[in-house]
Amino acid sequence: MLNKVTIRDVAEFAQVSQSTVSNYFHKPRKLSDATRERIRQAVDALGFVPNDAARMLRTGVSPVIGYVAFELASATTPEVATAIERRVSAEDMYLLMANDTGSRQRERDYLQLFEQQRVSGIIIAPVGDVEAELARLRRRGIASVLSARRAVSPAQASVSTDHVTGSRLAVEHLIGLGRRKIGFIASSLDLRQVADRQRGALSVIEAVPDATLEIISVPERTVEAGIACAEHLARRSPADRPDALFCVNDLLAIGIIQSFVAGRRIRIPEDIAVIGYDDIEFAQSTIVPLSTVRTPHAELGTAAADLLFDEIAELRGPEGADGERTAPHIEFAPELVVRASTVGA
Amino acid sequence: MLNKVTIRDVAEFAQVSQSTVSNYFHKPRKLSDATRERIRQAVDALGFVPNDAARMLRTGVSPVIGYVAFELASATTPEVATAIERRVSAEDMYLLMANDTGSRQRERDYLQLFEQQRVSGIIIAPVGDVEAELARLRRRGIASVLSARRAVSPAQASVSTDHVTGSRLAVEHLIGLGRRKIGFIASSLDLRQVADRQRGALSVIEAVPDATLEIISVPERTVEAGIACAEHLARRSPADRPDALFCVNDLLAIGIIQSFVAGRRIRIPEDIAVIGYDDIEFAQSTIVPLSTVRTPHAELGTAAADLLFDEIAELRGPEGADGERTAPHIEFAPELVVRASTVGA
DNA sequence: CAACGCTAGTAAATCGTATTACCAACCGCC
DNA sequence: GGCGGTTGGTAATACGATTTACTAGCGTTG
Repeated sequence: MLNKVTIRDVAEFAQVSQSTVSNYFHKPRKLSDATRERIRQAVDALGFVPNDAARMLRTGVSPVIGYVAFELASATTPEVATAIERRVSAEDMYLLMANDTGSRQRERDYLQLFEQQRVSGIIIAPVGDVEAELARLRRRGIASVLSARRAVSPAQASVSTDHVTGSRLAVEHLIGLGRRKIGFIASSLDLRQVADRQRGALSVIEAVPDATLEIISVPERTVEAGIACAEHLARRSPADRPDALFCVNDLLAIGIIQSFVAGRRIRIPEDIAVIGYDDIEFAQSTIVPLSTVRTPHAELGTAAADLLFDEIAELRGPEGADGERTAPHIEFAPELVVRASTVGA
Repeated sequence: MLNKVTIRDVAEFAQVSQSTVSNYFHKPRKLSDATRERIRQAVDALGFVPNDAARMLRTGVSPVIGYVAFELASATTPEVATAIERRVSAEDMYLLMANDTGSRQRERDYLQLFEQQRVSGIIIAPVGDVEAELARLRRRGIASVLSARRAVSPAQASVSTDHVTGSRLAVEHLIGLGRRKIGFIASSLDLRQVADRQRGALSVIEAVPDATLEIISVPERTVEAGIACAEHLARRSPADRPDALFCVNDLLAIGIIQSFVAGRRIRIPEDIAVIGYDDIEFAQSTIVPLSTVRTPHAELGTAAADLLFDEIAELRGPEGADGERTAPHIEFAPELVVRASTVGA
């Protein structure tokens, strides 16, 4: 803390007034070449870096966008984050991320930190319900976009992907291949996403007379759970097995594929076709490359950032809160990715 | 921006002075129950949230730690980040992360942002060389810890893992199993880590008279590259093949395992034992669970945070910079994880 | 030459909080 | 009843930048 150097130190060093140094940064053309050069040297010599707190306090404008993401660990988050970062960077702003470890308390803590910092905007993929909080922030002039979930309030901007459509794509694909005994492998339905995917699957099955959907429940959505589930299925008599499996995520599907391939009794996709969901990086690298449903992570991130900047502009533009306007919600259609686990090599 | 509410608004609402409201937050015991209650209500009613910029400006103390990580996408980063976050949170501070997309420019940008924000400390796993920058920051009172790399300057605290030892562990394990024709699968040596791992492997081989190390070069460190490499090896005559493979990372090893298992000609580990490096989440979930070398990510993160807090205390404690003290470097010993890919089921 | 408009620069106010120094009132106590 | 101590509170200042309003000097111009 010894070496604080302020704009005043620079001014003194360069033999000018403090405001002139400020002008040097913001309206450099107002200065004569001589003083500009003197100040440049002073800044260099002293290693001056402006104090953001002071700047913010005065201007009320922050160059940072906050991003609160549940489970940075989650396989899909980095892709979204990178897309957002790219967009934010293009706007000459900065993206600061907070790792939401799943605790609702910590989630709020970070939301509050960002509020205290008066960031320009917040993108959040929350675990808890934060819409009320976000509404409050908006009234305070902080824009926000909810990610990965459709906002309940019409005033809350949000982006998400349409899991119902996604799972329809998957199951239609299986049906199109002539499969009729579909197994849906999923865990607890309390996750909205899982419920949505099941709904989509069902809606397809119901429209096909001779098709059936068997719901196979697993305790977790991990590779291990997939392996365990596959071993279970392998013990059934062949006539009793599904001829296609729709797994609620890629991890499960990968476990199943590995187990079947190793067991050598069930061929993929001849005996059983397998399709997953998410298109994680590993999906194309499994021993039988995995068909899956891809949600456009990068596009989602970019869209979230776009919406955010729109709202920021809006909040700054007219006379503040122009009543409860209706905020956009953008829903992305997932995309079917066909690989060998459904159509052979 | 319409609804700014400051400490003064609260004061007015509660019919007290501005300083009393400040006291309410920092020395609540100084207030009578009555006023405390009035202020509480005022804060509630107005939804007051203190302005961090003003607070910082006044106190010069920030509650945030900055973390600049190269490739949040990297499989190992989240684990480190989570460990750091836990430690930071225990200190009642906040961790804000910046995603370094690999551009040295952006890396510096974020470093500068953190400097402008006068954060309390910075942990950085950089792509470029930033020690000079960090030294400057330290002179300004901002602590820092370099992660995943040993600092060159003795004044720079850092943490890393010992890749030489790690690969020694791996190769010694293979030797201990009676293998002698070891293949080392790696990509370009320009990455320090890769070079270190090769060095470690070599040092073991040289000490065992009849052991040989064949260096097998691959273009990338991905699952696909592993599969391609495995196909190559499968075409060799059995006598010509290594009897053990040490892969420079788990992805390569996973590709190789998948390919061998699918090809059914080469048994793991009977014909060829395979060991990887990193212990990524998938390592235990492959069809033949992968032996590997685990670097203690969580411990690394915790240690980094510990060092940082030490330095913060030091910077704040005595009369500022007490000359160039020697900063600690902590090196973690990796740990051998033995699974079926080397010792059978 | 008076009036005007530029140019290059400065002084001072301001942002919202924490803190220091100060004060009034009350209490107890010899 | 005077004195020290506590309790509960306030006024004023400082933090480091931005910004507004102002000015001195100077060339132009009708």
